[in-house]
Amino acid sequence: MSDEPTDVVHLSPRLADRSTWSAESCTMAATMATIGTRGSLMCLRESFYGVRRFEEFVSRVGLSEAVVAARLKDLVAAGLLERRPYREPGQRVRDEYVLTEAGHDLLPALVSLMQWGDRWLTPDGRGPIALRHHGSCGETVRAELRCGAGHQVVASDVEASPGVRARPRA
Amino acid sequence: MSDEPTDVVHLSPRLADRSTWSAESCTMAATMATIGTRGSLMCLRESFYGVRRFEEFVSRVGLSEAVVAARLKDLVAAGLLERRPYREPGQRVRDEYVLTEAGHDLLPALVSLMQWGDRWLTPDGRGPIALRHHGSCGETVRAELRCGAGHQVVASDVEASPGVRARPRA
DNA sequence: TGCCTGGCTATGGTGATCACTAGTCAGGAG
DNA sequence: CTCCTGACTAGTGATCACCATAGCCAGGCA
Repeated sequence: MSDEPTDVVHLSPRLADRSTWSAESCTMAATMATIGTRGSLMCLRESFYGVRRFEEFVSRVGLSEAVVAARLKDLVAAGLLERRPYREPGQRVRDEYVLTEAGHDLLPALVSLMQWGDRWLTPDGRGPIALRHHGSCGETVRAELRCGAGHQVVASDVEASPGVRARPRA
Repeated sequence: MSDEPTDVVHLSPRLADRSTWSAESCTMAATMATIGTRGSLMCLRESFYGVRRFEEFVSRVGLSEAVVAARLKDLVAAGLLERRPYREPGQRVRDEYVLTEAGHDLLPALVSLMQWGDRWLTPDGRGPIALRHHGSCGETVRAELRCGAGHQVVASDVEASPGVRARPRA
């Protein structure tokens, strides 16, 4: 471990020698390829705020209809949203876009991006929207590192080790 | 609240009418503008694995030297990395790239992106690198939503409300 | 002094994203 | 049947990210 104040994650003995492995199969880049465009991210954000209908997506996302249509299509294809038919009386059937389980599972990622931005990209360290624990204590909600035992984990107490199916570099 | 099984975050009374506000000043997009390129993200990831030197960044990130140089420069300009001079005996002074406090604070975001990718973008729901609680229980580490009281929070128990300095739509 | 090296910048090319504009398409009303 | 509408697609142009190649620059060695 480094004696530098700005510690980073520990590497387990099998990963201690960085020259013997690489992170090229890390899924982070793949996640970003899936959701990383401005359009996709804004559509997902709005989905979490309860937006379902195309017109409202267009209005709130602030990108062109063509882009919103294309990104919604991408998100459906990626399995993050699903189309669900609905019908107002006297009108034709249309589709709403609803978060899937995989889409829901992105909430910690979106919250952590927003929380970082709120802290570091605003003059007073706060954002326009605050998230709170509804129906419980009402305290501010944030994304934190926790272990399976429920402990809060600081960066310097994280250890990276090979996943179950990881193989050494060919 | 919706009676749909796929709930999304609650909106506080002041935000219940989505037509009266927008999320356009949300910092999520700004965060992505800061770190969202493939090069930036891969450099940050490697920083967390302890990489500091240019040559090792180039080797492990897998992008061209020109891109790695440009992205490291961007990350320094954004305040996420800082350059620190070092010198091997008999050689000239060079710079290492070290995470700043703001850079460190990105760990939950990176972990949550990786964890989503590990679960949803791999055949068996696991990634090549696992993170564990070092020097404690050794349990798997993940990014979770928690409130200020330490409670684990599920998506359907999140409420969005105006931040301290938010104003209604002009 | 000249030479070597690591780190970086510049240029032209390709592909992706988005803006803008125009058009297509299909369902439903009249 | 025609017409309207919401949702979407297509084409063009601008910008950005990255690749490949070439070159620049400054520090240090011989």
